[in-house]
Amino acid sequence: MATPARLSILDHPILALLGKLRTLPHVQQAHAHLVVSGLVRHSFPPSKLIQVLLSLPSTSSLPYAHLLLLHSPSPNLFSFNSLIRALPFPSSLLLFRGLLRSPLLLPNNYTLAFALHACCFCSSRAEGEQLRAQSLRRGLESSVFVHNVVIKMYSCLGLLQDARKVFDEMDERDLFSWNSLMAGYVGVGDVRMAREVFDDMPERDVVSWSTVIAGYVQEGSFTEAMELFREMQLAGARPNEFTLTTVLAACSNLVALEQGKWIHMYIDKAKIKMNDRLLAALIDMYSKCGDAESALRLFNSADNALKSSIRPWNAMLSGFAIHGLSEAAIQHFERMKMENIAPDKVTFVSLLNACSHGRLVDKGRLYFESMKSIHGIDPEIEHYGCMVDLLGRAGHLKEAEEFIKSMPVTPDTAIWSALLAACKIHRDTVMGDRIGKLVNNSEPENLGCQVLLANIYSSSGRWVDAKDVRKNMGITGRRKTPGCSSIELDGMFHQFFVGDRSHPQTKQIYLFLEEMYTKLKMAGYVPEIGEVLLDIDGEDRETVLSRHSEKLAIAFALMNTPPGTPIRIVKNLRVCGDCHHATKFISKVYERVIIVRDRIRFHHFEDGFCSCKDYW
DNA sequence: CTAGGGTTAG
Repeated sequence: MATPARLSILDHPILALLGKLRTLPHVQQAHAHLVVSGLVRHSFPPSKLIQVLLSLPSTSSLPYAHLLLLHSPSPNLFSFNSLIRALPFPSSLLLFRGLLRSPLLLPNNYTLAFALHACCFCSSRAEGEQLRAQSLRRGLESSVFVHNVVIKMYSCLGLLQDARKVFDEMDERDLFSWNSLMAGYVGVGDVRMAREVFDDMPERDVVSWSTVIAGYVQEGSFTEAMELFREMQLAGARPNEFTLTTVLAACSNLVALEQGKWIHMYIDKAKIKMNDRLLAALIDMYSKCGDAESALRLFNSADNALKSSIRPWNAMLSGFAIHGLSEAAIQHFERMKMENIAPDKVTFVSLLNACSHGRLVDKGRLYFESMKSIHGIDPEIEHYGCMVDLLGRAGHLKEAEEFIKSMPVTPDTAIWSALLAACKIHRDTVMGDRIGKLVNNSEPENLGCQVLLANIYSSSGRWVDAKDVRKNMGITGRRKTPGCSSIELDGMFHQFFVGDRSHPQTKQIYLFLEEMYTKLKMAGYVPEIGEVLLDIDGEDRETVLSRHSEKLAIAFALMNTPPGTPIRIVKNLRVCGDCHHATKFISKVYERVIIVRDRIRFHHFEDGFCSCKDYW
């Protein structure tokens, strides 16, 4: 059959339309036309269709494009390259091998770069090595571009020495080379090396700064992250939405509300492009800095387009959960479903946490069941952990233990800690004893559980047993994380450890504490000395309690802020029973709102009451 | 008509 318009194929009226197609059904119609008209046998029309398909958001357009390529009688290199780039591993590499077998097409440097990039997802280096050899043979590796992909490939495989070697041997490096190497070090958790590379760079762009800042955040060095962000501004580099998302995460962790607010203002003022991650980071920052109202205001006023992403929803849900606003969390979740946002596993962690903090045992059970049956999400260990916490904390200790036995996954530290914590709350020393010993035998290095066990013993007066556990802990040679509370005052952070005497105002703080205790006792406060682990006299135990980091921080705040100012404290551990009890009295006696963020959630103390209703 | 680096909720 003769092709009627062989010479004027590019003038065919249908070709002008191909580039304008915007939906999958339209592409399918056009495809049918190409088949009927015979145009599908040429290389350009299917190539154009593939290009259009790859730009469509629909998830089925990628497999469709793949099939179109495989069925094209004369596909071009451009189509191969685009698809090798777009397909997931290992389809990408299979397509690349298919291309190598084709006698008509020779791979170019694009092809090799995309194929090398696919090797990031290989479990072994063999595939990548082979491709490198190939690119050398074809004389393609001389390009900086291909070298940079090789650096990334080695980094993805965790082979930083190899990545470094390629970098060192390059005779020409650009910003991408430096940034890829730094990202490689960050990826394997070696932020120190990343920083060294950063310091050696001849020039830096926003990605260079963001990469190291993100590295600090990932390893939990939030202060270093903030410091580098400050240096970035001094250097005159303009942060973008990536940078700010990361810096906001640092603010959240440091409870740096003032700096977080500054970033929010900066985003508006500098017209930083808002996206779902940045919005979620802002919501998270306000929540984690104790300002749940601002978080909600921001979420409610956010653009609907941004709320088609699950991130802002999850950030808000987690905010409700950590603030103990269980009913609001559940309403939020129901609203989410109404808006057709499909919940994911993160959603359920927050939702179950919210149920746990609100003692909503039945609701929690139902939601847990619905994960698999309605939403098709397999519960993971975190979700099982939430359930153990929910059941145990509400006093269903037996059920919690049975639940652990029936789990399809091996219980981890978090699960045992949740059960032990429940034993402590409900004073079940028999179960606590049994579980504690069980964990002790299988994981002797698990200090968290041993602390809990010692706590269980001492709160029931079994001093000898408590002492034994502590002695064993000493043998393992590691120390428990000390309690630490911090507070932001005029943009400066003040840290307090238990019995800390390092603060410049120590003398005044301790004097203030004595006076505070007198006032609290007059208002009816009785210390909960069962919280003290040590076998010492009652009066001394009271002294130990009075020097808990949280009380030092509150005393410092009361001394240094005007009456009526809310006090925001962040603790690295759970708040202890006595501190909780005392803080309620402090909020009443000193007429202050005190917001304490502990390791798990917030406590809002006001007028003698706490938002957790003494259930935490 | 295609390139390579950085964001990630509990």
